[in-house]
Formats: sequence, structure tokens, C-alpha cells
Amino acid sequence: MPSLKNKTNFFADVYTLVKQIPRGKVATYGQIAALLGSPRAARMVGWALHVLPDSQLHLVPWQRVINRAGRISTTCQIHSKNLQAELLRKEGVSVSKRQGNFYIDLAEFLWHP
DNA sequence: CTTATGACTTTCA
DNA sequence: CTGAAAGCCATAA
Repeated sequence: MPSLKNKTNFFADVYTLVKQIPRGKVATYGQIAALLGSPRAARMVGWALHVLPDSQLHLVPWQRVINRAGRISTTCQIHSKNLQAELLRKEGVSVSKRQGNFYIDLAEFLWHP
């Protein structure tokens, strides 16, 4: 009985894909969205991580996901920019701070699947 | 069905 | 690259 009721696993797919990001590398929301089949659903990727349950926080390297400008866009108080920057630095990713925002050299640390 | 929102991206200057 | 404005996709109500 082929229940083709393809559930909206968009969020789950995001988590699965983010988990595959190698340590020391980062990916952009658009890149994740493109791999999911929707290059324009970058916002959904960000939202997926926004609603990411605490139980998945330590399973999904959400810190390795940044915007196209190589900047941390987190507006979340829980997942603060400072925290994300710290985690990335511990993974070997160079994070530059500028005007309260963190910048990452995508040319060096962008994930190439 | 429409409306509103959001951890984005692209285009223009 | 940075900043401002418009666009696009998925979810919730």
C-alpha cells in the first residue's frame, strides 16, 4: 500500500544534510536549500534550525550554517552569534569579528559537496 | 483559501 | 564588500 503521502520532511532533510557537513567546513542556507531541491527556500533552512529542538542541538552542527555573505545571521538569543563563533573556532574555522558581526572566509571554509 | 512571518538570496548603487 | 529593497519558499493560524 504505497502511501505516497510524502510528509513535509523539509526540516528533517535540513537536519540530515547539515549533519553531513564535515568538521572545519561551513555551508550557506542557499546551498542546503539547493541540495534539498529548493534553491529559493534558504529561509526555510534557517527556520528549520530555528525550531531545532534542544535535543537535536548537539546532533546537528547548526553552527556550520551561515548566510551567503559569510556572516552569522542568527537573531536567536539562545544560539547567539558569540556561541556560534566560538564553536566554529574550536572546529578550526577562522571567524573574524567586525562591528559586532562575525565573518567567515567562505573561499576557504565553504563546504564543497 | 488568504495572510503573516522568518537564523535568506539576489539585484542595484 | 556593505546597505537597502524586492522576491521566493514553507509553515502556522
